[in-house]
Amino acid sequence: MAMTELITKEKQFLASLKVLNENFYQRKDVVKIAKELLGKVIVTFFDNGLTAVRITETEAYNGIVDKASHAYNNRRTKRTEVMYAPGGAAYVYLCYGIHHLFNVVTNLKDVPHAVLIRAAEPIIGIDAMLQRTHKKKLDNTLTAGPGNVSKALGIYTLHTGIDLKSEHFFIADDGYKLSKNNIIATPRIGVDYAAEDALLPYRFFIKGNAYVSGKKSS
DNA sequence: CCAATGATTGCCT
DNA sequence: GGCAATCATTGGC
Repeated sequence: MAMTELITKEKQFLASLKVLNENFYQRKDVVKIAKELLGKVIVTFFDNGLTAVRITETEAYNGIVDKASHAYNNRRTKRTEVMYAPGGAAYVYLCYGIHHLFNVVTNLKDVPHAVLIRAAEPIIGIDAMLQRTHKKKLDNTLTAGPGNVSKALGIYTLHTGIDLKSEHFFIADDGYKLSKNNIIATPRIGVDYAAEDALLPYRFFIKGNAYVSGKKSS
């Protein structure tokens, strides 16, 4: 699909975006970055066409001191190696043998911080997302939950390591503003194994948004 | 409504 | 061999 095939609305939307760069990703406070990613836009432009979503839920993973992190205790494997890259790369891994989970690598090289994208709100390319997920109609399950976000956007483990300023895969600011009292913080999901670190309030979501995984509160 | 379960691969012990 | 940053389905209330 070429740019010339995009309808006017899509072109105008793309023109309104400011792609996030290393000044955003390579800061030291991964918790702050996780909060600031709420409301930002993920764009993918793969074979099924242009798709864009607004991030509604994230989780921060605080590197080598965080027992919930894949990089806890400086663990390096083929899978986790990309977490040690400079901030701004994609970390995509397979969870439970089935789901592709998309994370944003943050901080400087050799500091393995990451933010998991847990849910988002569809903006552009609903049809392409329905096609990828084999769903019939739009509802809040299309992009709620990290596995579903990746599936709707066409993100797979083969995209791990990609620069999130790429032409076909990037995160941007479209000017959407979110006030602090519209952000809810809770403990992270599915990390009970992480002992005391499982209690840290490192999960963030937009208050009242329908596109959030698990329990909501308002 | 909610809890239990199967799917299925990478990485650990 | 066992478990994991999950999801859809099933079966019980």
